Amino acid sequence: MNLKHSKQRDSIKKFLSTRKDHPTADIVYLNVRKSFPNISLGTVYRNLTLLAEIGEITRLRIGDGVDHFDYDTSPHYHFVCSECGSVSDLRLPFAEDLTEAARNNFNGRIEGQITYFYGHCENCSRKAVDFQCSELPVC
Amino acid sequence: MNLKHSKQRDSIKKFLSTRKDHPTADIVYLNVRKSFPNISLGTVYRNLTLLAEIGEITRLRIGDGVDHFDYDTSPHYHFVCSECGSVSDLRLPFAEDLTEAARNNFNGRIEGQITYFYGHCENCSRKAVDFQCSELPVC
DNA sequence: TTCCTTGCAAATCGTTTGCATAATG
DNA sequence: CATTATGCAAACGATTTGCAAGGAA
Repeated sequence: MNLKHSKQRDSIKKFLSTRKDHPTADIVYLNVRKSFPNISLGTVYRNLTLLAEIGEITRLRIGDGVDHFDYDTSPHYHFVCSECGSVSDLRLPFAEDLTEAARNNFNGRIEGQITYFYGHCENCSRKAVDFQCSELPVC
Repeated sequence: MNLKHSKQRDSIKKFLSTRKDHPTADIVYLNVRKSFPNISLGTVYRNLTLLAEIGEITRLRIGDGVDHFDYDTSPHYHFVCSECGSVSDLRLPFAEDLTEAARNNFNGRIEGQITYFYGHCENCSRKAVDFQCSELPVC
C-alpha cells in the first residue's frame, strides 16, 4: 500500500477525531467542505474506505443502512437509539470471554465479535415519557 | 394491522422455515419462484418486511450490505464467515447479563443487544490450510 | 364490495467506479 | 517523472414505492 499525502485526507481524519458521535460519510462530507469547498463525496468515501482498510478508523455497520465511522479503533461497545438513530460509545469492559466461549462451540476460526446495544437514548426516552404524560387522558 | 391471506406469503414463510442458513431476499425469490413463477422481487421484499414487522421472522443485518432473514425469532448468536459470507447459528447461551451490565452504565433505556461473531467458517479455514500446503514451496 | 396483495417498472439511496486532471514525492 | 489522489458524473446494487389489476373476506 503506497500512500501519498493529501490535504483532503488529513482534513477528514482531523474532523473525525473531533467527533464522538460516529458520523456518516455524508456528515463528514458536509463538514470537511467547510475547509475544502470543492471536495467531492467520492473523495470522502474513498478516503474513509482507505482509512478503514489500513486500520486508522473503524467502519461501523449498525444496521440502519448507512455506514458510520469511528476514530476510535479499540474494541468497545456502541449504543444505537432506535428512535433518533444516534450512536454513542458505551463505557463497559469488552467481554473478550464471550468470544472465547464462542470458540469452544464452533468448528472454524472465530476472530472476533461485533456487538451493539439498542433502545432509546436519554433524550428520546425522556421525550417518550413527556409524550405519554401530556397526550394521554390519564397518566 | 389488517392481514389477508396470500399464497405467496405462505410460500415465503414455508421456504424460510426449511432453511437454517439465513437466506437473502434474492435467494428467497429464486426459490419461491419454483412454486410461483410469476412472483416478483417486490412482493418478496414486501412480505419479508411485513413478516419481520409482525415478529414472525427476524431481519439480520450483519454488515455485508445485504439483509438476511431468519425464521428463528428467539435471541441467539450468529457467526458470519468473512471469506464466503455464510451465516450460521451459534449454539451458545445468550448473555442477557451483558445487556444488564450495559444498562448500569447508560442513561437511557437499553432494550437489547445484537451480537455476531466473525472469522472463517469450517470450510474456509480448511481451504486456507490446504492452500498453504499445496501452493507454498515449503509447508 | 371493500381493501389487502400482487406484478411490474420506475424511483431511491448509499456507495463505488471510470476517467481525465491535479498534486505529491 | 512516476504514481497516487482528486472532482465530476455515471454506474451500481439492494431495497422501496406508485400504480393499475387481481384476489381474499
